[in-house]
Parts: sequence; structure tokens; C-alpha cells
Amino acid sequence: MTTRERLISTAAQLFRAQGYHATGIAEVLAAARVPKGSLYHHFPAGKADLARAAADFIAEVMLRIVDDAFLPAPSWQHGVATFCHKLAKLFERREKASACPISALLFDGPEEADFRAHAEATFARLIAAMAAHARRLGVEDADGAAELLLVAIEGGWTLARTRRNADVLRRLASRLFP
Amino acid sequence: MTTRERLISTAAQLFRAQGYHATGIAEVLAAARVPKGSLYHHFPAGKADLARAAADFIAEVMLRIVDDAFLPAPSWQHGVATFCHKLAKLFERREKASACPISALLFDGPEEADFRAHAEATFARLIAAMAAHARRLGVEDADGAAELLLVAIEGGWTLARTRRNADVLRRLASRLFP
DNA sequence: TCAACAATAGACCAGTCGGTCTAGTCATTC
DNA sequence: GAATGACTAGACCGACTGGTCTATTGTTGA
Repeated sequence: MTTRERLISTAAQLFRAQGYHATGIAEVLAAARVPKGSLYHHFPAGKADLARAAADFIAEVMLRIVDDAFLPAPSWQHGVATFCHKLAKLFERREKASACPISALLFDGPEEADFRAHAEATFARLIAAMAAHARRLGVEDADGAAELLLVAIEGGWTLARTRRNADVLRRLASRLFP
Repeated sequence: MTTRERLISTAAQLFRAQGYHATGIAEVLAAARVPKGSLYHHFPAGKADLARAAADFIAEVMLRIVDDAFLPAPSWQHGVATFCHKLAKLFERREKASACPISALLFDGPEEADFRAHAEATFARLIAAMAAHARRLGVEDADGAAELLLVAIEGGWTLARTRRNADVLRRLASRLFP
């Protein structure tokens, strides 16, 4: 793993667990065991630059989980169930204390201006990916279903986090699209 | 409005808009036009103390919105629709840039320990209030319905915030309990 | 009128923040 | 084997953080 990759994944982890502003650069550098000079070599704009890279990194992970869940699914309902269970497992593996992978980094970022737009685009990509699967699987209102699913897992993750318990994510599937 | 009240509502507003760590005490004091001494008189434990008070303040507001929406409702569906529209209006009034009233303050709070438990209790109170209305209105799985509603508005608010548009909140009602 | 206490007021402090800067290391060139 | 440039390394800096402290003002009851 290169220095750059180590920086990104460490930052993603810490930003999600503690928030952007609550995480100091020194903390990231210590956890990744990278000196300050290297950070500003790879990310000249500093912390904000690093956060953007971390956000993109996480977005890619999420998109892959969506595809992994829906590609082999025989129906939208099956896909949703698989997706929710995958998220619950991810949550339990090592994310209990972390914010939703999608929004965490993108929110209390530096002076929203740029970051909010980035978050909006990332959400749109995720919804589009889900909607494509929904359409392929014969769902009537594919866009509506995708948006509802995103909203639910977003809120579900938040509730799971406060409870330190992923059960609510598992219950979502059968309740959303019975 | 007393100094104490002005501190709480100003803090609630700023913490929600920017996050706990991104908001400095000096900023709160300037916005509320309160000198530092007064803050530490009313909240001896400082920023964390103030955040707790602000969180409770917001929780009360949310509970009242729930009751206002469901008490006069002839059915669960009607109540949910009213509730979602009330939230959308609240969002549009002056909250476009703020995080979900419920979770915002409670999350990136100081060293989770105490704050996470507080958030969990607040969510539980809200779900309990919704579930009571659901039961009264003859919903079969009242607890499940309440939890689903909370999850949805939580995620819906987040998505609305990134889009700066409350439409997704309005669409929730008809999609959740058709 | 005067204690007594609540509340206001802001100067001040140590610690930490993100960021800059210079020096040094290493692999890859010719 | 010297030169080059990507990268590592960390000392250092001004700005700002949350919090403390002392002084002052306002209000109340005797």
C-alpha cells in the first residue's frame, strides 16, 4: 500500500468515525504513520484535498456494494434484502462507531461550498445505480424506489450507529418493499 | 428571552448548521451577544454542557411537531403525510443548511461516551411517541411503523439537505405507507 | 443602606490547529 | 557516479481553541 493510499484509507476511517473537524491532521498522520511533508506533497491543498479523496474512495466502495447486491438478484425485493444485509454486515464488521459511509465525509466538510455539491453528485450516482437495477428488474417507479431505498439506508445507518446495533438495517428490507 | 435561552437556541442553530466541532464557542457567544463569563456561569462544564442543553431543546421541538401532526389525524397515513409536510416546511423556512434536528447535535459531540447514549434515548422517545400514535390509529405493527418513519425522515432530511430541496421529504409519505 | 449573591464582562492563558518551509533520502536517469 | 526529481521527514509558525480568572454590575431581601 503506497503512502498515498494509506493516507486516504486512514483519513476515510477517522473522518467517518469522528467527523472531519474533530479529526486533526496530526491524528491522521500518526495513524497512517506518514510525516507531514508527505501529506502536503500528495495533497497540496491539505486537509480538504485529503477529505475529497477519501470521500471518492468511499463512494466507489458503496457503488461496488450496490452492484454486488443487485447484479445476481432475481428481483428487486431480493436485491434490496441482499443489499441491506450486506450493509448490516459491513456495519458490524468494523464500522459500529462510524457515520454512514456515504454522507459522513461529505457533510461537515470544509465550508460546504464545494463539498455539498460533491455530496449531491455522489448521492445522485448511487441513486442512479440503484434505479438502473430497479428498472432492469421490472420495478414500476424505479427512480422513486431507488430514492426511497437510499433515504432508508441513510437513516437506518444513523439509527444503527446510535444503537450500536445493525438490526434496524436488516428489518428495512421487508418493511420497505413488502 | 433570557441570556440562558439565547445561548441555547443560538448554539442549537449553529451546531446544526455547521456541526459541533466546527462551531467555536466564540462564534456562539458573538451570535448570541453574550460574554464568555455568562456562558460559564450558566453552563459550568462549558461547550459540552451547552450542547446537551441544545440537544434537549431540539428534542422537545421535535416531539411537539410529532404530536401536532398526529393528534388531529384521522388515520396513520394522514398523520404521516401531515408530519412529512410539516418537516418539509420547517426545512424550507430556515433550515436548508442544517443537519437533521434530531441527530445533528448528538453525533459529533464531545467524546461520544455520554453523547451517544443521549442520542439513543432521544431517538427512543421519538419512536415511542410515534408508535403510541400508530397504535391509537389502529396500525398493526405500530413499533415497526414508527421505526420505519423515523429512519425515513432521518435519511430524507439528509438527502434534502445535500440537495437544498425538501421535495424528497414530501414524497416520503405516500411512498412509505401507500 | 447595605450585604449577599447572581449574572455580566472580557482580559488572559496554555494547548492545539492546519499549514509552511527547509533539509535530507531514495530510486531512476543519463 | 553525478544529476535529477519524487518523496520523506519534522521543526517551526501564527492563528485560534476552549477554558480560567478577576473585576464589575444588577438585583434582591433585611
